[in-house]
Amino acid sequence: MPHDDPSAFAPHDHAACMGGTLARAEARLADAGQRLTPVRRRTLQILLESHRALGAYDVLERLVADGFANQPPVAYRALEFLEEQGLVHRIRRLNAFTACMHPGEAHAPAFLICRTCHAVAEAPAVAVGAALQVAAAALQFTIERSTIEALGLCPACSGGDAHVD
Amino acid sequence: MPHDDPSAFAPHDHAACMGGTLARAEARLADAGQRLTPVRRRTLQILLESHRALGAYDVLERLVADGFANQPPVAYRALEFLEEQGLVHRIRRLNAFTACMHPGEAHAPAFLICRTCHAVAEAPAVAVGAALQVAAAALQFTIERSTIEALGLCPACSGGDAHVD
DNA sequence: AACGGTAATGTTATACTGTAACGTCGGAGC
DNA sequence: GCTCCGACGTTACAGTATAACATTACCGTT
Repeated sequence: MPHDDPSAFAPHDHAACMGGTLARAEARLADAGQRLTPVRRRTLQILLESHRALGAYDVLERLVADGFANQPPVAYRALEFLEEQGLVHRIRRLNAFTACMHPGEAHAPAFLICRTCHAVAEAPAVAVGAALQVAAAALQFTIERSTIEALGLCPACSGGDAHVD
Repeated sequence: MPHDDPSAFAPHDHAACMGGTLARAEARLADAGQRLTPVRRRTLQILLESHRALGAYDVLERLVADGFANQPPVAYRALEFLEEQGLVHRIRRLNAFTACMHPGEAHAPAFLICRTCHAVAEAPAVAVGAALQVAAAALQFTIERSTIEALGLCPACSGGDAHVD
């Protein structure tokens, strides 16, 4: 096991977390014969900088600061590409995007979204996916992609009901 | 058991399905001391007419045809109200809304969305919810609301890979 | 090195989704 | 009748996303 996935909610060496994830992402792209162009690379970095979900326009704003054009397609194209490559996940509840924490591993992840600090953790969800498969099978439904998201309080924010932001 | 929930995917007496669901919805509102005003009632009916998810602007279009004002808040307010009352669910993946098929029963439903015919079924998902709780608990996360949606093919559309629309 | 094809990006414009804010109306209770 | 409050009307705008087409960069071939 090449890495042991600290939760986004737990304090951890974030520089290492970022670097490692970025490295795995690059490896994955190389395998797939896809190009990690400057916009794409920068977009991924931006998302990796925090365990939070950023809207496309937030990402765009950051890209603009780095000299890229201030046009929505710039951000959307990079995000879409990264999502197709499994390097970024879309958080539907927030209309936002977050970097995948373990690219390359097959996973149908569940996202835990803290409504207070807006951290987003990717939870192992094999069991959840399996249960969903069962429920779908009962209706003869064939699942192709699934969205599993939970809104609530992360450990840091639920202690003492502290509020941030 | 007052009703036995035919799946949206299975052929069924839709008039009865609609009528029954509407009746249960009314009962639920009466219990809660809430008013089912004309816009709200009509909005619910519109959603009940098909087992599909409609965008707010689709609903609005139908409302306009019935003489209501052609302003987004008209639709959004009715939809928001109905969702709060548990009579309507929001399908995040589609930015759309669908009528709840068994109002009044406590449920954290999973939605199965056919990418071909766009039918949406509400699947029993107690097991899925439980699995999600477990996954969240492992990270000390407290779930308040969850979104569980699957995109794929309904039985009718997966047979022979037929395509509609 | 010129050529040609494909992928990526630049750019413009616009469609779609959602909400803030304030004014008006109508019914329920005093 | 008056007042309060919840629902609705209306205006205006904020936020999210994509279509479509022009241009450029990259890569392999000749």
